[in-house]
Amino acid sequence: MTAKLSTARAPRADNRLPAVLDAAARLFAGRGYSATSMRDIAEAVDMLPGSLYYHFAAKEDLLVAVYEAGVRAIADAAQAAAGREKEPWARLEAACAAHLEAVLQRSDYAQVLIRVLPQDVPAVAVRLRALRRQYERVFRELVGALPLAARAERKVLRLMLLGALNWSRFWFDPEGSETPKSLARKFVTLLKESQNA
Amino acid sequence: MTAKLSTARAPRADNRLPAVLDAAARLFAGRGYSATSMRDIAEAVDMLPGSLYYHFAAKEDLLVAVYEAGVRAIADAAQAAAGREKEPWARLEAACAAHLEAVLQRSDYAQVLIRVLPQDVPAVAVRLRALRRQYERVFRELVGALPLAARAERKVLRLMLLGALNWSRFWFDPEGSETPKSLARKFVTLLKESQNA
DNA sequence: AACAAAAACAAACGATCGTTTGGTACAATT
DNA sequence: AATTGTACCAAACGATCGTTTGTTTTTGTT
Repeated sequence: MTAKLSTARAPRADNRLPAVLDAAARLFAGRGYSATSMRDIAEAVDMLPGSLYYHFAAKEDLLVAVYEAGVRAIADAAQAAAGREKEPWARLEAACAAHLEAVLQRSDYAQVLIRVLPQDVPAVAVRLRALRRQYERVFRELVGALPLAARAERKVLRLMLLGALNWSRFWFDPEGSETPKSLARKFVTLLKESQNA
Repeated sequence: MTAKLSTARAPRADNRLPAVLDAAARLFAGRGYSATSMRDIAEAVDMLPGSLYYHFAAKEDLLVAVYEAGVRAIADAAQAAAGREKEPWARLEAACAAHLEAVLQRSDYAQVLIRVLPQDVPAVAVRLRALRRQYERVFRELVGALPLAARAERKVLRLMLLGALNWSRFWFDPEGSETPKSLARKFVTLLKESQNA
């Protein structure tokens, strides 16, 4: 798969593409997509604006690349966290904690997934939506494995949980007493107890 | 209170300010703030771009006006709906249904509250945040009146519910079988049952 | 009918936007 | 050492941005 074509060559060691992606993720997460200019990104990595077009054909493609990295970051973290637990509710809680950590603390890339909506960039909205679904699939499986009361609706439970998780970005206070872990526990506990009613 | 100053005069009957606000709300809700230009808004109401500045000193002030109308619309609807019920959980559920109806179906103004974040417009972020808190106060009171188990954390419950409500905008399908009312019932029921564990 | 305020038009300002084009320095391969 | 593609620089393109300024039309008031 990684065999290069005869006309291709290995990237140079001083390639600054990673720095460009980091800066784009940070700026997109902070200001949003439309409010971030290519000049902002170029300046952040000490480049000229036009140079960005060596790596990306358009601003939208830069966003897609950030989105892809974001999905990898958040999905891997959630999956790894869930893998350390056995019991279905514990697995879900661990994944939620990992999700919150990524979005609230660790990764600008993960933040972009929540901050920038597919409809913000019509030209690539379809691709962005597909990436989003990909990262939501982890939760679909985790919720699917829960031992729920017959009447319970898994879909509503999942969407309620994801909504709570993603919206927490707008009120979470890093200086406060609440941590991603404590928050995940409380959210999941609320839903878990509703099954014992 | 409405006594006009000697130098003031009643607005003209053909005042198009309402139309401007409607168009701005619709465009802000659909594309976001940065992606909507003053020219877009002017064209939507068949005006020249510069004419908008008779009503608003800056684009940001237009957003603030839309935000204010949005808070009124959504808070009034929620409060009126809650007023028709007696039991605390029923009051909360009614308010949630009204909130969802406003955001998902009825009002472009209400959508802007969720679509455009205070941090999107630093120049007026403080004012936008204050308006947001104003509309969240309704839920603070409704959740405060719930008969909860001693161990329960009202704040977490409230934020979880608000997160679920607001995030629903991103997956709700108007053509689907779910309605704002049915969704509100399911969300609130999940939280309510957790108190009987 | 005369006047003043309201609500627009008409036209442009400088700034910034995403992007293109042509050239250049450097690192990796041969 | 020669070569070739990589990774940028330098400079500009036209388009669009929020906004301003001066003027005109329309309406309510007297």
